[in-house]
Amino acid sequence: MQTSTRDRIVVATARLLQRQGYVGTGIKQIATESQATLGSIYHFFPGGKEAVAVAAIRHGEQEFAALLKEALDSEPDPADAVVSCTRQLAAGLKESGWVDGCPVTAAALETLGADSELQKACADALNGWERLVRDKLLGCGFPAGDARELATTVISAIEGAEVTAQVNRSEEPLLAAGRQLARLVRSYGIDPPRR
Amino acid sequence: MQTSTRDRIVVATARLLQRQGYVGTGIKQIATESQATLGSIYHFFPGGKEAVAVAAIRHGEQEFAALLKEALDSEPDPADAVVSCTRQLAAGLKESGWVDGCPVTAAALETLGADSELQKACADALNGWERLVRDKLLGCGFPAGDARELATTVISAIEGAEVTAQVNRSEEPLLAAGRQLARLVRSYGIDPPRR
DNA sequence: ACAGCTCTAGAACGAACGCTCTACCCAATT
DNA sequence: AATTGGGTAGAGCGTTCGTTCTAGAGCTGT
Repeated sequence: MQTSTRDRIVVATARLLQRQGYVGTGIKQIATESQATLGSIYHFFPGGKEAVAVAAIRHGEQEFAALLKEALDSEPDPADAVVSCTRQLAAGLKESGWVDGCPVTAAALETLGADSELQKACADALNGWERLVRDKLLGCGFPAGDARELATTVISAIEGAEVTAQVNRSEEPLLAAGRQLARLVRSYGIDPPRR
Repeated sequence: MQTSTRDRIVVATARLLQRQGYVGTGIKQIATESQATLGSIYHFFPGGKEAVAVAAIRHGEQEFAALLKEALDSEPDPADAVVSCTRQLAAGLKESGWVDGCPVTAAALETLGADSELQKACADALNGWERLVRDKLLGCGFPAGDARELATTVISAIEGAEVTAQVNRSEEPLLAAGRQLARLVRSYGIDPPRR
């Protein structure tokens, strides 16, 4: 078989969660979209809808982490890296017709009340991304405190700018955020490592 | 009567949308929470669930706009104003047990696909808030281009930081964003108006 | 007294929800 | 050849969804 049924379920769910959130995504829709059946879904995920969603969120986390890591590695200067990252996100968002936003935000906001496994998976995702940015900053010589605070802000701002871009169906908010974040990073006056 | 039935419906719906999004909020739950009945809801809002949601989003927009305006007016320096704003948001968020986040984000993310009235209401909200920030910056002597780009970024970052704060159940992301945004604003080196 | 109106009340409808259940297919093992 | 078990298939369960509908309560103007 080309791709395993389990993988098809996870990938399809990730995209659905990204577009319509947790509550808005039905198990039967997942079945249709992933070309699986209810039987298969409950076979691989005895935990039901939430278990599928947790796996999908983790998948989305890794996908975005790969994109982020690539952007961070491709530019020695962290400020340039942030700009590159927002540019890529803006392009992807536009290409999808403004529907494929952050893979966890929508699901995260709906599951805040109860402290479910799903909510933890979302928190893990955000924190993992933040760590990638922080490590980059540390590697560039930023002090630990500044690196931590900057990293949180960068991820938060990108997150928020993506939502704004989606709602306005425009790349501008993301690109503006990229430029301003770059300015903020540079304001610390730390030279990028020469190589 | 103390508060009109219509107002009770709108206010209750606004809080529910903020906490559980559009899809996650049921008409019957709105009825229970607002101490109204289905008959009343459909009487005041013949458009059904979406019409109620649109009214609620507009209510949420005004509520947050008031908070934002107060923060902006209380501090002559826009950088200080941003910090004050994030501080207030962080306090409110913590007090609510991390559930009362941005009144429009959750609903906005779920209704991105179809271009509904609801989606437009969410876009209007974000743009309205951005305009408040922009006007403050313009009033402080920022050039039009910088003011626009900064304002978008400030709103986006606050938006994103609020989500991050909710997911991590911590005030830190919001406070960090406030400090970093203040630094960014100050980096333009424009003196606040003396008065 | 009565008609006319706004607003309240909730039973009832079809559709969709998450989930359980039984039946079946088919390759590997005995 | 028979058996086992992972995986597929979907009918059907009870519940909840958004909406519609009829009935009546409370008030105003004639």
